[in-house]
Amino acid sequence: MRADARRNYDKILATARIVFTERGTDSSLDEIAKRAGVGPGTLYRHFPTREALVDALMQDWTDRVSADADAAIATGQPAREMLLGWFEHFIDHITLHRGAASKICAAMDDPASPMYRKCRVMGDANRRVIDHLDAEGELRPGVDAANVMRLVSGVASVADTSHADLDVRPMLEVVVDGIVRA
Amino acid sequence: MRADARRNYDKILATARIVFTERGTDSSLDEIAKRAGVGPGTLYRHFPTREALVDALMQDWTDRVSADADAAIATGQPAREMLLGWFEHFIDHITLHRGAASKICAAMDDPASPMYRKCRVMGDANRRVIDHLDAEGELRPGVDAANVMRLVSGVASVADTSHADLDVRPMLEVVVDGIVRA
DNA sequence: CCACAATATGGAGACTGTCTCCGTTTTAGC
DNA sequence: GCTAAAACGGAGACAGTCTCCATATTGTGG
Repeated sequence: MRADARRNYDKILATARIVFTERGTDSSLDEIAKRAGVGPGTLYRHFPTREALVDALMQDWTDRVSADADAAIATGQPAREMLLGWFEHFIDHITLHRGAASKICAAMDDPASPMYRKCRVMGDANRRVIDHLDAEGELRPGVDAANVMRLVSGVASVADTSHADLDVRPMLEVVVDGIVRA
Repeated sequence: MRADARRNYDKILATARIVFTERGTDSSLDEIAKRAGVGPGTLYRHFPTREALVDALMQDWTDRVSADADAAIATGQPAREMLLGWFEHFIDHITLHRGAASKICAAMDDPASPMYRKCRVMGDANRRVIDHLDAEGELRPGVDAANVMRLVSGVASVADTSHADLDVRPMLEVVVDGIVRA
């Protein structure tokens, strides 16, 4: 990659991070280009779709999400607390940019999406937590990590969409009660 | 309301019902106007926002959803089956038009939304089911009907957004396990 | 039954956002 | 430095939202 290309790529990404945080992932891409000081053509060459841009920003959090999963396991807390903590961290990360949660929900089961791979990384992180607890015999039989992931992403999406800023805790408690051994 | 106004109002609504079913609630409003044989101005006078149009179509299902809730209670099934059946019906209704589920999630906690009142009607229907089971002592203490509603709408939203057409049953089973008495 | 005030219409067009094309500029290797 | 390859940027085509207002339709009181 040529030096000027790399420079612009980075500028666009840095600007997108700011704008997406301020105004959510549906902000105008032309405006991001303008604020980054590049032409729209340049933005679209580097990131052919809005999803590709969101995806590039996701790298940050997939790392953090992965780390959080392992940290949760390492605490050795009881199943309920461990899950609640993990789910809350997960939701905090994916709702960082307004509108991102529902994009993740959509990408999760769509291998054609550029975000699919990152979703898998997060899915794997979640699977580690679930498998760990399952191995300890803490979960109901038949709990499926992928479905848990969908369910929690759904909660994230509701919280993100909701105008009132919602406390996700009570919803997560229901989910946790639904998966830990009775 | 003048006769010609009523005529156009009805034509727009009928067309919107078709187009929203075919292509989801994000279809072009100008195209709905064109297919209804009216000018865009006429559409926007009757329905100032897309939400207002979705809202007008919702009347159909709030009625059906309400009826379904009472039907579920009347079956006298055990708590788990009753809830699963009710939740599935509810999701079937609100995912009839692609994109509607997430609009409902957004409107549910936003009294300023034109759809808010209809959301309340559906919320009340859900509350009747939950309260009924709670009175029978079938539920965990502290289950909140509003949160159940949000959770199930979240599942609907995930199913609606998902490219793969997802089986909601396993997710609903987790939710049900989370709210019925252990 | 008809005139006319009130009401409703529709489509031109302003505006915003997406995305592409291509003449011009920048870079890197020789 | 020269040059081919790579990258740039912005004009503009296109699509969707929404408004304004000259024109047309309605229904009512005389």
